[in-house]
Amino acid sequence: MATIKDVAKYAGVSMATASRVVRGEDNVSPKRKKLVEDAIKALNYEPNAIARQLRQKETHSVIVIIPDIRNTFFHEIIVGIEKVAFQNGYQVLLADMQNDVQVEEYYFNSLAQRQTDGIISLSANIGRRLMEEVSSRYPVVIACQYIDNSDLPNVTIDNIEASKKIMQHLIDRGYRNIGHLTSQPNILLYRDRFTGYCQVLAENGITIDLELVKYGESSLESGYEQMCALLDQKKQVDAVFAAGDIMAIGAMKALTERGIRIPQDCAVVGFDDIELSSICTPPLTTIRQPQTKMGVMAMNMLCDLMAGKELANRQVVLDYELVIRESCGYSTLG
Amino acid sequence: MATIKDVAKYAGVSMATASRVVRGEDNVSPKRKKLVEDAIKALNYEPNAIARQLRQKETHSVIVIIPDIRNTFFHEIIVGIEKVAFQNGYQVLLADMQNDVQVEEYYFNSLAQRQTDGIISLSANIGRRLMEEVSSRYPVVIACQYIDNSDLPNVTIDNIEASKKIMQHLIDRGYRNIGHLTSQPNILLYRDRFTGYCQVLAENGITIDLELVKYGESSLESGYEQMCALLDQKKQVDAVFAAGDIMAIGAMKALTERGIRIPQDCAVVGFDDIELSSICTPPLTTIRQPQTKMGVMAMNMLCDLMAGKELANRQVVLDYELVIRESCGYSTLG
DNA sequence: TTGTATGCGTTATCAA
DNA sequence: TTGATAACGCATACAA
Repeated sequence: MATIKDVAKYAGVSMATASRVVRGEDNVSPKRKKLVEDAIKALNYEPNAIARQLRQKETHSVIVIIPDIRNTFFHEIIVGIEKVAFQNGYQVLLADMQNDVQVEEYYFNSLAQRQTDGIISLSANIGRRLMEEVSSRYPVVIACQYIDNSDLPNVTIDNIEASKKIMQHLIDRGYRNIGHLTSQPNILLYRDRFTGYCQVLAENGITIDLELVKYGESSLESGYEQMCALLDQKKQVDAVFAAGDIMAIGAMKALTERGIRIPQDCAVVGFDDIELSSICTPPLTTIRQPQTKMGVMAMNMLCDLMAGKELANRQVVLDYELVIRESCGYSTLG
Repeated sequence: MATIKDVAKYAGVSMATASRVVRGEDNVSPKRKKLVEDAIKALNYEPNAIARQLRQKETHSVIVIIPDIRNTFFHEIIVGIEKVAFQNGYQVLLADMQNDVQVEEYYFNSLAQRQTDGIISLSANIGRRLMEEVSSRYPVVIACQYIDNSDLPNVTIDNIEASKKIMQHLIDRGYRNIGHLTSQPNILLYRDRFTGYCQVLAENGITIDLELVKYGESSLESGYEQMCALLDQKKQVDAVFAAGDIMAIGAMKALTERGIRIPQDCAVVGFDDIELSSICTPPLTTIRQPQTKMGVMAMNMLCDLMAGKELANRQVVLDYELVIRESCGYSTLG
């Protein structure tokens, strides 16, 4: 591997001059510039990014921590992040947690170890204290997720309000025995959606039956299993609110397999509005999160933090939208 | 930021001793070991990974280049890669190409720049010469994709044989006017599947009608658009072979929207067997690729290359499987 | 077992 | 405009 030293020697100039040419500085005479450029070509020189990063103390790269690469909900967020990152000269590397908290901690270490200039985490499962400790020293932004009573920089929607909205929609359509499929209750996101579920039931004078609430993880398979568990109870269920579209679609599979018609026998609503939700049969009523915008905002905030700026607004709350499709029975009941 | 120098000074030992403790070497007296450990805690020391990498000339990380993070087909491959990588002490970073070739070239540069020890590319769109040039100097493995007449290390299935198998299945069911939805013809993968399509038609004495072949990209939306274009021609089409499940599902959406029943009016088959394909309505007949195994094999090969070993077999061809579901009419015709 | 000193490849500082 | 040299933080060859 040719180094800049080799280039300098070949061109008959100093390392400093060679470096200036490599970096595109303009205070080099045309003559020497040419010499160096020729040397670079002749030796097939490529600057060593690691050495450069050590010297400059910047990697121009950020890591995005993704809870589960298989959940399409995250994909558009990533696209938003990538767009802004590219404009600002940052490389985006994705780290897949595979729903394993240890992996999240591991990648957070890349900050302290100077492998990365910043982190956007689409998860918030590592301990609050650790998260705040890291955040106090390095640029970190949380997106989608958030931590209770913490002023960590984050961008999200109001999950309680959003789930109240979709739950009230079900109530308005006449559904009363509504099940809830969700993921780990220690994740605030899911707790909030569950809170919305409970509040709407209470506000409408419906007793909350915890046997209608099933816990699993955010995946197709888990949604399928939760729905099966719900049905096996033989309790009456005429609608289901899944805390994520991916679980909702898994649930729809379980219903269809058992010959239970959606929405006539049981309505299904989800949360997120992933691409698939408009394709599946029947199309899914859900809450649309502004995924791309979320990514864009998060990366903008991270850029500010990495530039050492103070954030004007550390807690960004974006708008959501109730998307009504056929899975909740709008065509039959509305 | 505390450095190892600070740790050494604080502990009253040499840098070398401090470094030994940090790296867990055993030739340090218990007394000094304790001193250093205390210093590490007191100073909150974290080794600088970049400096370490510069010194050791290894990053212990690999990059996986993904054509499009949104295509779920790649996800299980990634899981396979991650599993083997983890076992071998490698960090996996994902680079999303967003179907943009320039991004692929950009990440290939990370090898020459020593930011990465190896690359697994799930794409093969950059020029053949560049790919071979890079591969001759650095550890590179291609998975899923491959390049014609090249002995680049890669792991894949026999796409021609597989698409012949699924096409023959359609023929056997009595379909004659079969459309084909595919992606860019410059990608060998899609050319092979197209080749299989043509061969089966020819073998069965059916004239190939190029107007029944539509080109787009590998996405839901594109599958939808291709199918619309196909239907708008008003030619008779009683079956469609999509060169990827994601396109097949987009096509199914177009058919459903127009009230064309699947498979009674038009059968649909795909390729890949993504998770969704068993969920959609009707479930999709397709070719199952051994995705996890593909990832495992690819990472194993990359590990060998990174260790400087010669590969016993540079061209690994894995088995595929025809998965028959309802979208091709097995229940009505079979 | 311990410490000294050098180099990894680059950029930045300073003087010329 | 140019070049000599130090420094980034670490690991290691070598000497003690």
